Amino acid sequence: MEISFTDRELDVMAVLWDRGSATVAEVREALTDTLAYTTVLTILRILHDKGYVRHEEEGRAHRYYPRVERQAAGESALRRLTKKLFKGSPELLLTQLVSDRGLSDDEMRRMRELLDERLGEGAP
Amino acid sequence: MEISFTDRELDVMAVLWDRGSATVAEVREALTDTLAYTTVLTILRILHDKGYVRHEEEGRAHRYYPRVERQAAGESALRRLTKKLFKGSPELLLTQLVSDRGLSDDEMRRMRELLDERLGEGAP
DNA sequence: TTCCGTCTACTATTCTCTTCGCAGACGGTA
DNA sequence: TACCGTCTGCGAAGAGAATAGTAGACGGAA
Repeated sequence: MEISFTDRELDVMAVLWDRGSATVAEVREALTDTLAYTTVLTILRILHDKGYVRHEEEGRAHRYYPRVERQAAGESALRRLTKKLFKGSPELLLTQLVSDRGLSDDEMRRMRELLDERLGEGAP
Repeated sequence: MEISFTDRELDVMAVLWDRGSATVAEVREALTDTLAYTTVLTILRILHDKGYVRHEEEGRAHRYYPRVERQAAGESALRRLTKKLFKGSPELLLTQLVSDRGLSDDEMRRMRELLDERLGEGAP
């Protein structure tokens, strides 16, 4: 299943994922860029048309809920990124992640632990 | 420095990165989708306007060279992805990378080594 | 009841992306 | 020289993204 968002759509989805749900006004509040109320509404309508969000009545307003998991979107995006920019190699991606950014030792240690766990499971 | 490409631009850049350089015809050949010669030319023109490629005369044709490293583009893209889809946490990204995809033990081991090296440097 | 503020639905404008055609340059071949 | 194929420059058309305005519904305050 291929999931993909435009930049703005992603901004809005990020709000919904962070909060679990939100009204138009709440989304608008949460966005860093200042957009017109109707602009946010339009983006939500488009997301709804595409099946990525649903909404329920809440008083006079609508409350919007994501219909796709952040994880699913993340996986799709990572797959595309790996393919196009890292020759399909996740290691290359990690190399980049580790080297360019100022990851703290703590972060790197936790990442290593993650791999340890993962490797422990597979090979008894 | 923010580098970002549209989907098609990325396709074309990927060819240039893979081969080091290419003429319009070569790019066209290398792309999986079949595009008109002029379409490829247009994309290269746009990339040139944006400063992402340069070109030299080669006989009657032009030979195009990337002006940005795959790495730089990868870093920008990763940063955006991390921020928008993984709450700014590289660990979360790694978790996803490790869990969803069928990474082989070998791949994971190499990734762990990478982290070992990195951690070794920083803390003597 | 009348007015005000908030909310949605619909529509419009502008911009960017994607795709490609046409005209003209230019070198090789008959 | 006259023609043919390949190449670029320019421009254009269609689709989708981003932004926002207007009209109308609806509940609460005066």
